[in-house]
Amino acid sequence: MRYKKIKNMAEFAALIGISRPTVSKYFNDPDSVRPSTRNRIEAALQEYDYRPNIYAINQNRRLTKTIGIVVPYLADPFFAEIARMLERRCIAAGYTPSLFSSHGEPELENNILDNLRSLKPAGVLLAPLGRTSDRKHIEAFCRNVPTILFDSNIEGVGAAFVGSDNFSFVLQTVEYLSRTGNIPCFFEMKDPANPNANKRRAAYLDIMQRLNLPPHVVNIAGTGWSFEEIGRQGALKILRENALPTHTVLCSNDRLAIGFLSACHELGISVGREEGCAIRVASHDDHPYARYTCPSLTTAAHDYESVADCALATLFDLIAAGGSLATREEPVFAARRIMRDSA
Amino acid sequence: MRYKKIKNMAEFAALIGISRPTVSKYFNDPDSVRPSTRNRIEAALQEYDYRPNIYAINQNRRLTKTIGIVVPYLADPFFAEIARMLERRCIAAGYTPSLFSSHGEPELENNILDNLRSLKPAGVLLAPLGRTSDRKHIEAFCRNVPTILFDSNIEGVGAAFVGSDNFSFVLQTVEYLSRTGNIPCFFEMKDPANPNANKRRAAYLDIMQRLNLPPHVVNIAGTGWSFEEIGRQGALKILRENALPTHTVLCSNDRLAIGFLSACHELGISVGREEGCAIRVASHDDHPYARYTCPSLTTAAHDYESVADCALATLFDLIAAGGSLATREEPVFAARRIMRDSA
DNA sequence: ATCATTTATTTACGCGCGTTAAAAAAATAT
DNA sequence: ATATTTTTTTAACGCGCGTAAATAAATGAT
Repeated sequence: MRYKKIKNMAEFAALIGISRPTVSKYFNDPDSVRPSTRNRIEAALQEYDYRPNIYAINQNRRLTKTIGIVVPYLADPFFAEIARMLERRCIAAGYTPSLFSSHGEPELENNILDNLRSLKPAGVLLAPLGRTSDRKHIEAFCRNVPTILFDSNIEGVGAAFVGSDNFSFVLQTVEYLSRTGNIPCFFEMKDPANPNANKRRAAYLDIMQRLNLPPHVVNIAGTGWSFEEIGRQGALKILRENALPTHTVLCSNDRLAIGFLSACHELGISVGREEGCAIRVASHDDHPYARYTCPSLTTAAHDYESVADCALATLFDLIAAGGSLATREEPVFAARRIMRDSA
Repeated sequence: MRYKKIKNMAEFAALIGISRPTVSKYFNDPDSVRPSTRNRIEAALQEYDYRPNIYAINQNRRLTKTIGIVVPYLADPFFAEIARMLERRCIAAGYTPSLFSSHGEPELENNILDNLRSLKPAGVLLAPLGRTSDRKHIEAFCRNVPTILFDSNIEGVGAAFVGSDNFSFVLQTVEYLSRTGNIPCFFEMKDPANPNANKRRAAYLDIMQRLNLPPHVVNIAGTGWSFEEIGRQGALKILRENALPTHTVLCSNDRLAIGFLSACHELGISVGREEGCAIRVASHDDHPYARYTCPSLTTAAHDYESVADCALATLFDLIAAGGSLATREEPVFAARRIMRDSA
């Protein structure tokens, strides 16, 4: 590595005596230049510290190698984990991922999309906020940028939706719980922001009806993204009032369940599927921390891998197809039941 | 909002009959144009959907309004949380944050820094991987971009370091634990990637010596970032072998402690500071999930707010000073002891 | 050595914007 | 109405790169 620092491609090209367009061609596709010139360029790359400016490239290329990833709340380990998978796959496929979190705020989501338009990404993977999203804004964005929605669907928006089959999640847990003991009540937030939550409640009601069992929905108060605390407070209230309709609790998601278990421990209520335990708690998502609750959480796992693979495969198809797909598919993946100790 | 979509600033300027440089001036500082023209521009902004391309702006402005944030592992809720705070503060200060995760890999860290150089950010907040970081590469980056290190220090690299006072963390916990019961042994990974881990062990040894107590360090195997699982496996092994030197365990960090508590529950070992509990477990960090373990985790909390505030204040100073500070300060913030139920 | 073919160079323009200097216009002061 | 100050316009260049067309050079086949 020599000391001279190179500002731009022209300087680099001049330094090694190759024309800038040829060097540009090399960076676009190393195989598009003659092996001998390729070697010369790569030898120079070892000597000098030069890398093309990716944002200048994005500004000019018709098709960039950048992929935008937007999640509603990155401090939620569930989204952190899926984002991590998506990023790694992008990198493996030769793309540069750019990750954004809406931090639960619609205005931020809008801002992020506006900025993403400037980035001219080849495509975008968007997990929208859901109910609070600015539908029109997202629609307008999707008209201009090839976008795949994931995790949370907005009907008709984006070229496709890839997610999990909420019905399958609830079917797995309700079926198991009602088969092995007490029938489950459904524990959730009163006004869930996430469309998945609504689908899960609907699935619960539907499945209970099919099984000819009386449904019990327990709605707790709270807004925002602090689901553990909301779950804990809700559970404390319900448990203290002895208002739990059955001794088996099915939480809408693992984060609420984490709060629920914490409340149970606080009140000295034993949780588990063993004899002598006061209640059973199960849930949905297989959150990264579900393994480490006490007792460990019986839940229904997202097929993270398949969702990530499918979302990216669909996005690559979409990019290859020039930005629009024949039909708007909505593939969803079934849950896998995770038997642990809480139910 | 009219239908006509505007491609660039020239088009927008032409549409409203104002010259492009004036419009550019407006976007740079709305107060720098006459109120009447400002009104005209803002009225047009309501009508038409135009936003300047932020990446084109970054390419041209000497001082951009972008701040890069790099963390070693975003799927760790600790980093997710601090990143969230930093992002929010950037936005509040009128900057556009750009967040990146190294995913625990040095090559990725290097790549991210290379890309960040293209972005021409006003400044960068970097939490390096630590021991595995490519020092030379980071040094070279810091020579070109105003950078503040946080969380994990690399001696002499970057314009400043802002972090937590590891000694204070351990002092709080060791002092409390040894005062109220059994003396604590120190539970950690054999080869921790994080420099904080080494500082904490050193602090433990130092403090135990000062207190005239025999130190016990328990090293467990494992590499990577799955600290909970590493902690759990390590704890299972130690506990089954009955090899715990004392009945009070001080974990190097909360994620290990989460694993430890999970192992205890699995083995039916009661944890807590109450009479009759077999062992006590305490830790450091006040991880977002420390509140929800069973029992809830006694720990020493980062002053997240102060670290975030100070890191950004220092960065703004650095930017205002044109990229270099007189001396390389290393402010660190003391821990706050969080009394919960595990110890 | 000659011709056809592949690859590289030259030249020039475009992307969307910042920035500057000189000229023109508008606002304010007298 | 005129002089002065402030703001805007015009024109032109720069950022770091993609891309296209015409030309030149290198390669390969004969």
